[in-house]
Amino acid sequence: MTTVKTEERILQAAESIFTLNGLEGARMQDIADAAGINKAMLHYYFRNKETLFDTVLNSKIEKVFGAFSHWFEEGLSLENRLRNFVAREITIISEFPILPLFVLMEARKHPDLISRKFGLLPIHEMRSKFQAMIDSEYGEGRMRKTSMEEMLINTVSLCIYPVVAAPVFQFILNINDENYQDLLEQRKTQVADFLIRDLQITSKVL
Amino acid sequence: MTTVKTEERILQAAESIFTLNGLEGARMQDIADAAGINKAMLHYYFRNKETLFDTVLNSKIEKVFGAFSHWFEEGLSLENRLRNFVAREITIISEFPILPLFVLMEARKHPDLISRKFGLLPIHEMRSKFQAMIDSEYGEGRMRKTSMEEMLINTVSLCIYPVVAAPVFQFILNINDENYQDLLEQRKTQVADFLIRDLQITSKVL
DNA sequence: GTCTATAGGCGGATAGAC
DNA sequence: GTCTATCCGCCTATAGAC
Repeated sequence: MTTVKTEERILQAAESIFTLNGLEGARMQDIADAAGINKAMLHYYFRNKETLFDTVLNSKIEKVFGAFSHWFEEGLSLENRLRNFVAREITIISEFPILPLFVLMEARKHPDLISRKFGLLPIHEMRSKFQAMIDSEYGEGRMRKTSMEEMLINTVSLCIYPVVAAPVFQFILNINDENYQDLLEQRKTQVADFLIRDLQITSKVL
Repeated sequence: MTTVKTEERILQAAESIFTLNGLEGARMQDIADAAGINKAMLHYYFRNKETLFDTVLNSKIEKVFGAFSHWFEEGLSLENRLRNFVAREITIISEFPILPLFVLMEARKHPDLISRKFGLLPIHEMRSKFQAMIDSEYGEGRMRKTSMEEMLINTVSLCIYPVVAAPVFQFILNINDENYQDLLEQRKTQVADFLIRDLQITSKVL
């Protein structure tokens, strides 16, 4: 049997259709067509549309947050951990540029989505470790004083938005696909440089 | 007659409902309720749902793009023009945070949407003026050397993404709605400070 | 201009044969 | 497990009275 299992084909089709159209925008018929089956089969494998949607979403979210582990990698300076995070985040989002849009769009309609989906992740632990890291680096004079909120929001925004908003930036700046890919590649160091400069991050005591 | 014109009430209601639910998620009945009228009136003033949405969308796009005029306001230093742009952009996106998400989502389904919606705007003129501004400020020693691409992408990303990704940032950072509003308010100066520092913008010759 | 009532169809879900 | 046929509720849109 060379054919992929039906359930797997459904999930791949659903991922494609949901990421393109969102929850309400997606049609079960379109998912069935993309999977090469009929609507009834979707309900046979997954109770209803919402169940299918949830399954797809759950399979994607952990990966994006996995990049945060870079912040706490042992044996590296903050500068290098930040460089690794920025490069990895830009890479991951470039592979699934629609995912943030998809999650944020659905989160506006269903406010409990974020806590449902992210609630299982060790967010609280991540926050504590991040704050401890900032306190430590500042305490030892290797970074200026800053807040976790400002540092995280700025860093993540500079990584993610230029990727997801590529079509608009390309139009405004008149940059073709290939050149914008190069620009994003350069941003992996540019953004890190930008943040390191601003936060006065150094491996030595100030 | 103290009541606001019906058409205006519809547009305000539509903006509110579309902001929460997007195009497919919004219900005409909910818009009618919010406007204090019935569904039939929506179709009397606007042919159909799509027309209503387009009307709301177009007015918002013009507004967002209008913020760019701050960059070229005469009689102000670059520092103040940048401060005005950042504050205005954050304010506008806060009023309609689903706009960037919707435009970017739709751009995937209909690749020509960007040029359809933005094509009428004087993008080319804006680009020329922006480049001329950078050349001038750098030439007169009031800013470090930088590229238009980096400057615009960083500035816009730092303004827009923290607003559209609010649900995720709030969850990760454990910030309630009210406090996140305060945070965004503070960012109007924080982001400007950040950029001014980085670009070494000054009103005097370096 | 504003309403009530209803058409019309789309789309999620199910029944039931094979 | 997979299909066809069908149900039925929801939601956009319209007809028509006032």
